[in-house]
Amino acid sequence: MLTKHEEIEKFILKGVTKGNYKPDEKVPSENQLAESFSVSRMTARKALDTLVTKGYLYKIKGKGTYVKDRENRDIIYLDEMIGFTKRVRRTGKTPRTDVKAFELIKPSEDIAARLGITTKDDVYYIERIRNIDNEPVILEVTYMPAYISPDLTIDHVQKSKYDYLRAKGHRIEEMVKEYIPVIPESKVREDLSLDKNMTVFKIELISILEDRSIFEYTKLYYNQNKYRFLQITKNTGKSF
Amino acid sequence: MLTKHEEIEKFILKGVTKGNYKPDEKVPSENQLAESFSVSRMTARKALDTLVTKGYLYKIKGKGTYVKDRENRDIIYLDEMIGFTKRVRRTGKTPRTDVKAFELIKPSEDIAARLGITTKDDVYYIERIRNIDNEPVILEVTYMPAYISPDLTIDHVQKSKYDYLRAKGHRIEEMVKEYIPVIPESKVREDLSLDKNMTVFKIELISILEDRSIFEYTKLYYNQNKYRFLQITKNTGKSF
DNA sequence: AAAAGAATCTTGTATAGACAAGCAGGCTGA
DNA sequence: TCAGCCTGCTTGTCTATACAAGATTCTTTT
Repeated sequence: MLTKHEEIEKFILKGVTKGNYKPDEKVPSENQLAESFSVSRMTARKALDTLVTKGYLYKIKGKGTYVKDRENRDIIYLDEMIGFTKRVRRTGKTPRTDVKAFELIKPSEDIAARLGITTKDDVYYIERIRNIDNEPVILEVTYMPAYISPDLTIDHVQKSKYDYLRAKGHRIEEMVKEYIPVIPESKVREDLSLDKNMTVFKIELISILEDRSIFEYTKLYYNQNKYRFLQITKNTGKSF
Repeated sequence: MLTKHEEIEKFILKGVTKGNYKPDEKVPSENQLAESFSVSRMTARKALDTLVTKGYLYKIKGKGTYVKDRENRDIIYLDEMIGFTKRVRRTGKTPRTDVKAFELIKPSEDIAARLGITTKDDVYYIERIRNIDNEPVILEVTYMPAYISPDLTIDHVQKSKYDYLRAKGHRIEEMVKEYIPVIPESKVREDLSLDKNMTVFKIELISILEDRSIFEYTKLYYNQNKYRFLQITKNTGKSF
């Protein structure tokens, strides 16, 4: 036995998947749904909110509720080591990087532990927003021990961290990544102009140099509506 | 300026991260929060519901709202090709597989397209629930073209699909996986006894044999509270 | 004709109340 | 003693209403 808001959710979802409601077109308003299903507006609203959280709809205050377009997502291959700029150019689109923060700070205990330093050491705090065709798609928050990159400037960060690293004669030996689905806090939501309670693909990574020192601790938030994450594994013989 | 339910959410979240509320302990009830913050119960409830969706709390009807324990999660390495049973045994815990469905069906158009067959071909439909120490942690939904595995039985499925495949002289050449954060439909939620609107890590994969035929299309739903997903990339020289 | 304002649609937040249903503890009667 | 009931707590669902604030369109005023 479905509840009333589940009934409405099912109805709208069917309309979306069957194509009755097309991408970026309106679905019925909360009041219209309330009337046609003979429920209160709050109940109809709950159904729409759930579908927003699940990623099928988005809302614009004062205008209405619309179907989300998830067809044209770019693909990221997990094993491919390629920079943002190059990957975007490959698709014929235009990348842009906005540096939102570039500061020298003292790390919290948590951050210091991840970087293998103390809370008294200096750390670069960097926030970057990656855009494709002027739309924000990735938020990147990076912590870098200052002793490894003493003369780092905002210009380096505007371009490529890894180019800078190479120029300094360093080389990343290993990266440890963790993949985490999250519903982001409001700051991330605003930076990526996401809908409330929309799930995001978060990647936390640590880059390790050849001398085992840690070059960076970075958190990446990917707008799920813009990306798909694929991995292709070829059988090398030792497993399956 | 935060809304009232955001204020309460922040308060509870701080209590969880600071350790004032410990794992599997109760947080204040909806009525208690409503009174101490001078708001209606629905507003307090909204704050708790959001934290359930974000994975910090879980609710038990008739009892209360509790802090979720996410400390003891097992780690899955994305590049490691190892079966469920072996991986669980390695941690000293006890694995169990429940076959919930084993049927011969005609595939939908979508499934047929993914398997590279027609809707008239037979397909095995298999549902398995993977348990660790009697707790369900993974739901697996598999479609397998019957022509590749003509004499497949429920016994094979109870054990290992890949053992069966090997015994038939086949070999998986390539796997294509997609990683998708989702809020699952109610069926998945019930099978994994998840909280409502809790995000889940979904993996969709296709296994390809040496002759390029498709052995399976599988959807895996991982309980996020039981697993962390890591990837370690070593620098082979051609990138970074 | 252009600018200002009003009306009306939309979603966002919040209230106060009602009833259902699950759980636990205590009380009562056999 | 113990089984069963009752009461009071909890969360789950739903209603009807109110006001705020953004967006659009139509009307009025200048």
